[in-house]
Amino acid sequence: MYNHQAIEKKWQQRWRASKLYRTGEDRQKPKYYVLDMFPYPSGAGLHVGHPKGYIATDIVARKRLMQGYNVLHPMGWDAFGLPAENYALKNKVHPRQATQKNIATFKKQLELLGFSYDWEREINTTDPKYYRFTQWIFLQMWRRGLAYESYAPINWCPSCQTGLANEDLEDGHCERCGSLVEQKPMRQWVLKITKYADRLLDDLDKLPDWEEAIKEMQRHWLGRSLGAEIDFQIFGSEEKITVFTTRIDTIFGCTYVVLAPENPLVMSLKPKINNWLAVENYLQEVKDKTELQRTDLNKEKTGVCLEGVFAVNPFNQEKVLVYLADYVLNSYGTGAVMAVPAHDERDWEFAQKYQLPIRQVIITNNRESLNLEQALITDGTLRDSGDFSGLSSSEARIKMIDWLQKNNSGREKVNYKIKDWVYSRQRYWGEPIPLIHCDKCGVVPVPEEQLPVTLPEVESYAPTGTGESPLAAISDWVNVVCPHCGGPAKRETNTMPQWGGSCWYYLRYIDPHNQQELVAKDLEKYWSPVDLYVGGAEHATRHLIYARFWHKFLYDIGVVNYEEPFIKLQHVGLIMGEDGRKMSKRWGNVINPEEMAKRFGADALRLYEMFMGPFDQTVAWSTKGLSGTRKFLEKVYNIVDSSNKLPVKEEKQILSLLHKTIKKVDEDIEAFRFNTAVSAFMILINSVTDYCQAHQAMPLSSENLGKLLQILAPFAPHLSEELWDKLGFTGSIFKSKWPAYQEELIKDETITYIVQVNGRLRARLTVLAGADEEEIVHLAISEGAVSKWLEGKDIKKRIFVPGRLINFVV
RNA sequence: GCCGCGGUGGCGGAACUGGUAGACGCGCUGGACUUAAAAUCCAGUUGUAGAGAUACAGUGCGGGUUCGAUUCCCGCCCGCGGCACCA
Repeated sequence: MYNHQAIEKKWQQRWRASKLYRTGEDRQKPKYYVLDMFPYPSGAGLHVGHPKGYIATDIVARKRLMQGYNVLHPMGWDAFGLPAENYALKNKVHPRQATQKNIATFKKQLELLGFSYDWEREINTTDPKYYRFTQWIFLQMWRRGLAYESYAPINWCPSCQTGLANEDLEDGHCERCGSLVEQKPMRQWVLKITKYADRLLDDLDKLPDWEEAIKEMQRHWLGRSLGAEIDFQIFGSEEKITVFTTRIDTIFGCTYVVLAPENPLVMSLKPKINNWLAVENYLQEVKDKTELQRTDLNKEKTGVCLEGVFAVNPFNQEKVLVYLADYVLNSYGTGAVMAVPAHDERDWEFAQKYQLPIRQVIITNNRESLNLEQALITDGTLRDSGDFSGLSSSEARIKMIDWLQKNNSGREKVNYKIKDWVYSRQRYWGEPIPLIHCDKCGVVPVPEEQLPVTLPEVESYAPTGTGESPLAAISDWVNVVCPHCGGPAKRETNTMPQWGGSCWYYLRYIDPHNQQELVAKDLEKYWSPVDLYVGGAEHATRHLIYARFWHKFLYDIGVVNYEEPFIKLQHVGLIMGEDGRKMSKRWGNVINPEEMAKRFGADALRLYEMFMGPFDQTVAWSTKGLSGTRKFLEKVYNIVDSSNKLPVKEEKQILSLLHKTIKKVDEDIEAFRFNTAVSAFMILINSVTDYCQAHQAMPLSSENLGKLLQILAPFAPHLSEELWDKLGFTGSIFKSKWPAYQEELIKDETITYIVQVNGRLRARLTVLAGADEEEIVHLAISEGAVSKWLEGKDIKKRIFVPGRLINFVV
């Protein structure tokens, strides 16, 4: 009887006692670093979707172990941040206690599934020994001018009562709590990620083992646009409006210029504006709109003309109207655009509404003239563009930028969609920012030897809502002496965001107990970079951009030896509830892995999650499906269990199938095709079972059964270990050497040919592997099922694909 | 709207570089065992016609290339994910 509970408990204890999964340290051996995205230990515990990625990495880790690598396969907790704090607030416990409790639950659940983590390297981002170095990295950034204070308006979540980065928004709502986000000006610490935008983009090409989809998402998020800034003088004034455009080739079609309502130029132009009342009204109107209303694409564009103000196009000295309109964003480019309605959809729409002139300056083969229905936005040939007429768009862009630079009225310019990273939060549960404000000396860093700046234990940690962190109220923590002048000074009271600690945690696993530095150089050199990183696609534009940014910075200051942190990235597909909806308390469709492991066994659960479908695809859960892999494991158990009761009669076909399976499973693991690997196991086991029943004999020797267990071991470690022991092998199966298949055993003696007539299957022909074409054709034609289709017809052509098929065209 | 991914039985899915469509699992149907049920085992399971051999149709839709297309090309439809007035 396959008693999974007893077996799993027994082997988990033995593995722990023998420290089987302690990371190898013999640096003569090749290394393999396989990493999961570490979880937030949330109060709800794990659902069955969480471990899916962990199972895959565990399979790879165990295989590498058997292949003789030193394997680094660690786990830890990303425990700072809003979810943990909100949970704690709701349940009226201190976040530290809530976090500790949740970690204990998560860890227990993970251990039940029998992962091969080296728990001696467990890390926790909320541990002062850990965040000491998060703070240290921040200070290095500050020293190099990459962290700066900003007072610009930022995203503010009224419910979480903190500022947020752009990456923390979903559709204009707080990603955490779903509240509508407002814009609020406030003091913030900001990281200059834009300085790394080019490298973050260009180095994506150095990552062939990242999925293209994720690289594309990052490219879009970074959003590099090459173009030009063009200065339009204000007529009769020293002021100028600088616009950014990627389509300088259309500049002769510019019929007006538009400023974003928030553009500070509006105020300085006030004396020249004849219709100030109308302008002021418009500004108010815009202010009253929510961010969502403003960015609603379906709404009609609105704007107001700045009467009396004219901008001069430097190319033709033409005076054009200046408008204010909220379809122009102040946060991108220069907050001003040149409007070319003939060649831009948005300008077209606006010009239609306000009856502004539309002037075509680009022609294409199929569009000699505008059809007055829509803008012509493709490249083409310039016309009515002065000296530039007749050039192609791409030539014109180069020559026009040259002209601008020579005439001192503009410059080449690259813009990015990504914004600098708003890095401070007005919340309690985060790493304190290790800076001090001194009236005399300004911002002073906490001396490195005084790190960490620990989070004070407090009674009240609820957000204040004033834009100040709750830490601001703790006067004996806040008030310090200035490390520089010794005078009175105050600590920075904002904390770091959720994503801070996760930017470098993969480095800490390499050297988790080092108190001198975040990672020792020689260890970093040996283990870094991460060979395989598995996690959810939702991190494509958040964590994975932030971490690459920090890593490049650490590379620049000599902490790491390679420019990219993760060599291969694989995303895991979600597991939905049985009803096809996302698993959530709300729908009552959450499946608990602990319960499933208890009922069916951790091994069956592991196997099922790999078998459900393609690894990167979203699939709905099915407990019945899980019972299928459970039945499969019972068959494996029964075969090995009965192997000493049946005589061994080695069967060549089954031996061959075993070796084919070894090959397939090996290849499938490397390609993350676990579903077909599991199916290959089932095929093999089915045929062994059938043989046993039919012949009352075991077709595989103990040695070969051992091979079967070895390739199954990464998937079903407990059962494999148990049966390995039962078969009389000594030592852990994970200390054994990963089996190799034998080429001569996987070659088939006979080949089944497909015989087609006019491409339609008419017969199958089984011939010896060595048979030549003539022989096969002869056999095929004499086959009744084939000859009846050939009768009375001429064979015009014969297609012969060796080893596969023969096709007669009649 | 743009970018990416996908659409195959009742369901999850398989099919290598164009070459047996539906592997494997679930479910369902029938049978064996059982007083009965569960479990287990055996047989069947894309549709239509046929007792059957077999024939025809069939991988979202419409065309095309090819001896041969789930696979390649063109034009659509639908679903999922990402971005979204980014000039």
